[in-house]
Amino acid sequence: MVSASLAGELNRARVLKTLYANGPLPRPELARLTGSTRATIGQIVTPLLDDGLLEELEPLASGVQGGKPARPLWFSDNGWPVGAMLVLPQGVKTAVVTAGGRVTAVTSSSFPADVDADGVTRRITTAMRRTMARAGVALHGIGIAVGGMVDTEAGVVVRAGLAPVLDGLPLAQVVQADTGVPAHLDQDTRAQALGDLLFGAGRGESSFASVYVGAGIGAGFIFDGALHRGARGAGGEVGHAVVDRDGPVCRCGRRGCWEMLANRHALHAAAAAAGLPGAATLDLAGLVALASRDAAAGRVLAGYTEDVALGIANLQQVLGVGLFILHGDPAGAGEPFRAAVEVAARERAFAHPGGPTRVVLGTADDVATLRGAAALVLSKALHVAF
Amino acid sequence: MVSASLAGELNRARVLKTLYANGPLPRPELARLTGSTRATIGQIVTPLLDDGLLEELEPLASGVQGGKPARPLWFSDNGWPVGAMLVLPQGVKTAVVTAGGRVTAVTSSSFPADVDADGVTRRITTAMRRTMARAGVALHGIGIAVGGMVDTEAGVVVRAGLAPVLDGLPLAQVVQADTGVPAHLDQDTRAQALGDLLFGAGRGESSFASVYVGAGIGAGFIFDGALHRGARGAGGEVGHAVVDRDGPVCRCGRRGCWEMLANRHALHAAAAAAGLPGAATLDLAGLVALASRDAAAGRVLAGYTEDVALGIANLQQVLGVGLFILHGDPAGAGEPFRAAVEVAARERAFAHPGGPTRVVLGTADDVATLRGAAALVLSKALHVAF
DNA sequence: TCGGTTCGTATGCGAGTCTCACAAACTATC
DNA sequence: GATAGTTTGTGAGACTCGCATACGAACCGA
Repeated sequence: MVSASLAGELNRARVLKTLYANGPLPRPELARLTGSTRATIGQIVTPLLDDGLLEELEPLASGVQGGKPARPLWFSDNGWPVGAMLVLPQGVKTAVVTAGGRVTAVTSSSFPADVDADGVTRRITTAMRRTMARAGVALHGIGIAVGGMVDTEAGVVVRAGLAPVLDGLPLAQVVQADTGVPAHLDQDTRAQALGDLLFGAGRGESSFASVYVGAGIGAGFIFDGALHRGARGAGGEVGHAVVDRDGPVCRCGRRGCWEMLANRHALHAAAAAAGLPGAATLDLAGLVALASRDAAAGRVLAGYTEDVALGIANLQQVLGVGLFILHGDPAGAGEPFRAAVEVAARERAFAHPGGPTRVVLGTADDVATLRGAAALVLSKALHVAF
Repeated sequence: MVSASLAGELNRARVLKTLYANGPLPRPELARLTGSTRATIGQIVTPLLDDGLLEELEPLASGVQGGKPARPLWFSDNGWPVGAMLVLPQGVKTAVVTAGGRVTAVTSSSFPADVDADGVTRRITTAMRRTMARAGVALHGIGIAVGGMVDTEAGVVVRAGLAPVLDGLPLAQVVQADTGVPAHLDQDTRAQALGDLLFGAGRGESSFASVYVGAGIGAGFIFDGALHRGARGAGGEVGHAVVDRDGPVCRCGRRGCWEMLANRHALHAAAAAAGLPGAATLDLAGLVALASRDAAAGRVLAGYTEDVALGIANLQQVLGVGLFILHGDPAGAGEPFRAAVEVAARERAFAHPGGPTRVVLGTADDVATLRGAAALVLSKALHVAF
């Protein structure tokens, strides 16, 4: 139930969410956007300024009619550091992220090929401790993004398809015990979606899908400004939705999964079949460059574009989200590829009153995911329902 | 922002939602489930009892330790009547539904084959006026469920695939102007999902999909106890998600849409191809009966089962919902068919920490949809976010 | 210098929930 | 049959928070 004190908490969360959705804002603007008053906003932000979460930026210039200059509020780059971790089959990345999204003290650590569960755990905790030491400040929490299926309630990695050594690892507990800082676990693509919502191309958008296309395909969904999680963190396995019932067998055992058609391996295979030079190591950006002067490469690229758009169009049909943010390989492929995917997705989905499907490119590196991992902590610690 | 008065409204909504999710409840139980106190619950429900929305049922027996008997609260069957309407290509159904879900004064009206937009409008408004007259009471609003794509903000039918005569019709406005009662419009499968949530198999569930399988395929999604709508009411077109990239051409122009494989027409075609008797008019229940003594019919049924499960498994993979409620043809097909779909869906989707996929049968008639249409009104009028 | 304008804050009010206390109604026991 | 124990439902006061209002602070242009 929402008592007066809970109402205060909800309103504080609303203010913070409004800041994340719009960037630095002065008090009167916050009041306007939240439908509140300057007095109430002042009452809310004063303790946050005292705590060091927020700070006042340089005063804006007054308008032509004069008046006291407004001082925009934004998250302090000094206070409120949060740990962020991305655990993938090949290794772990750690960083410290401030509430404003500044990423510092990034470290990377690779897993050897023959590593066992103990070795993985040791490398993960060591990397985090090193990052904490480099940051030199106490963290408010650690957010962990994992490539694979997770149990968000238990904080356990259920199944990391490409790294079975992680299966069943209670990673949140392990990290929390080792560092003494509360840890929160979620799927990497869901963290990525949070990163887009707070600090990326999804800022200010109410609903979108954040899609990763690389060695595998995954997605996180933002509906009405909040992250969608299935039961105990299920869902988001869009790469293993069947789009070609009689297609090739996937490593998951089913036939015609989307990622069998549109992942990096499929690209290599198509390039090799077309006899393109260096097919086995060709990346999407390279294919785009090659396609401008090689018709065979152009056909491979067109096919891949269609296959990416096919899955996007399916999501559009089912969910009705209007925006898709592509991370991974497409992020480095440039504007022509983005436009081609967008056109193909529009052709494959119905026209909606919500307007045509938009496709934008995200980041090729993992910064969105690291920021999203940090956002897992911000969500819990600040009681904001992202 | 949530002021004290808005907090009161939210808490009132929370109490009503708790009632819908649990059925009749006495005040102490409501307090327990909402984390509130008996005093606060009393303060909230007293005006609702005075308004005639709620009423006190017969006192329960005291416990073994004695004590004053508790009187459960539930929605009055006399007060708060709401209009419900289901507009389909072949005709319109209207009814009056109470806040407790009792459906009365049902009427049906078919559209002639050569009807024009004016004729459709006239038949719809006439049916509603007749139902209102039969009910003999003033309605608090009218909920309209339409088979087709709608613009929920504008209250306009965007595209009714099987009934182009409805395209572009501002149905909410038309009905509101004709009856003088506020009207709310949404897609039929979304209304169906609301009906399941409040009065059907989805009661008390936080997330599920309500799927209709018949001449077409559609679905409505409940996430965290609330209906999912895409941008301006987009989405839910699960029947036109591609599951067989190189499959047969659908009437929408794409290839291999789910509903090309698993709708009623596909069933007839498969039955005809197998040489089953009466294939052109065979319904699913009939096929189930036939399959028990005819191996060829068994193979047709098995194929259809797999095709239905294929789309369900895809939804499970993407969304992570754990429960699927099947309406339309499967609703009348009986337990063996339900179990077969469930098994097939489980085999086609990953195992999740949220537990195995459950499939249950809904109603073959349209009562869930009519109740859901009424719930559109209840949601607005009672300020409850379903 | 002064009026106009905007920003930020202090003050009283109102609405709602929570805590506490008490009457009402029922059961079991002496 | 009287009484203690238990549970339900309600009333009074405390508390918290947002809101309306008013006022000082800071800036512009004349």
